[in-house]
Amino acid sequence: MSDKTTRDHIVEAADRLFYRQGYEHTSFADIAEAVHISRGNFYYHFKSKDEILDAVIDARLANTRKMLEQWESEGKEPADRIRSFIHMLLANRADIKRYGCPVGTLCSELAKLNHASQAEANKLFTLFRTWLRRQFALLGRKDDADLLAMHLLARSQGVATLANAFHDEKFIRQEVALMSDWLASYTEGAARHAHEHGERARR
Amino acid sequence: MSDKTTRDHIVEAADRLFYRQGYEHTSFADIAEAVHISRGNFYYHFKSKDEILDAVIDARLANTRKMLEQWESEGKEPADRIRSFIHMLLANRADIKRYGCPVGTLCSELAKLNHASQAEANKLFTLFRTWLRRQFALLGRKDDADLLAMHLLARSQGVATLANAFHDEKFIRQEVALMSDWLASYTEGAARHAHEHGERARR
DNA sequence: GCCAGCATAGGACAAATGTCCTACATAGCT
DNA sequence: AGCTATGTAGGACATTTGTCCTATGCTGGC
Repeated sequence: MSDKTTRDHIVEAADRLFYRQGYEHTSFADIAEAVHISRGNFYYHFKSKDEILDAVIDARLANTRKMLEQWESEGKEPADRIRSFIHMLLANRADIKRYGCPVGTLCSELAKLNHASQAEANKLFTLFRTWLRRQFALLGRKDDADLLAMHLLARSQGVATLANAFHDEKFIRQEVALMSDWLASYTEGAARHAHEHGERARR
Repeated sequence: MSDKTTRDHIVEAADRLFYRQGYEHTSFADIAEAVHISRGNFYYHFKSKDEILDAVIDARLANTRKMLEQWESEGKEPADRIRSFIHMLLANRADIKRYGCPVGTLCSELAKLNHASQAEANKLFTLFRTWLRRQFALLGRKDDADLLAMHLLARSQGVATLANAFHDEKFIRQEVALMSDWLASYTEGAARHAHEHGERARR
């Protein structure tokens, strides 16, 4: 099990550091110290810092795919699966409070740096977006599935940003409750009464 | 009118650059080039980069206060004023698409850098928060005014983050419409039927 | 005309950073 | 034992960065 290569250790450490300190603010020396190898030796494993970033993004993409698949298999109803997404905020609330959302903060930073791997990092968002879209479609909201997916994604992003700024975990709980209610309004009433959201989005 | 001091020009240029490139990624050389003064000469105006950051934050705080006062005097009803806040997303949609929200991205970056001016930057959020809280209180939502303020703030943050990542202005328009509807549900029905949000927040 | 004080230019300086090279150690195979 | 491949250490190198010093230019008051 523990036959992880040095490369894996580097990616793992870089992942954590990029999340906590930001990409640019994390130096080779930081990662080297975390992995306990010499700084100069990096070149053997990665030709450049950008290459480490790409490896980190790839790892995150793989982990996210795995997580989404698990949610998909665990949740029988699409609503249950969407609830898994919402509850991710609760599960990671301590980290979110301290470091924000790993996806959102990375994409924001790369956008400011105008970094070449922007598009790659944005795939993380796209992964969630398409997955959520599919769940909403299964919920019977084919027409506005993408809007609903983006809406929920945006709300979770906003929660992460503010929870981080205000160092407020309670706010996460409050908003999770609101998002759950919001989701419930799409499952209970379902086709009966047009909700404000559906009304607007469908025109 | 144009008797701006060099110091003002520096703050102005730094403000723009910090927004577009991020604080850490903006060097003295960048600012010097933008202001057309020599790099070494900075020390005369600012003893350190952190001092420039503080000046930029102060300037943003002042501008924000001015803007909020204007919204307050322009909008007769509190709902109109809140609408001004929501429409800020539309007015700045081009910049938001390219660089995200100036407040959110700065606070996120400083949080990662664990920068000493974090608290100062967060005052920008607090400014909006307390202003919105007051408007919601005037709307008759004394008990959950702060929750509503935070909720709206979070949603606008999420919109900015995703609009930036996906380079999507249309998404901003869609979410602004949703937020307007959401706000309307607090003014129309008012005291009559308990909205999902009020229900949850009041317990 | 001269001086004081403010503003600026230019560059020195150390520290940090990404990059890259060379030498050494270890393990497995012949 | 000797060779090769793989991984590691240590440090060189140029560049950038924030910081800071000194000399020069300019302007207004006497």
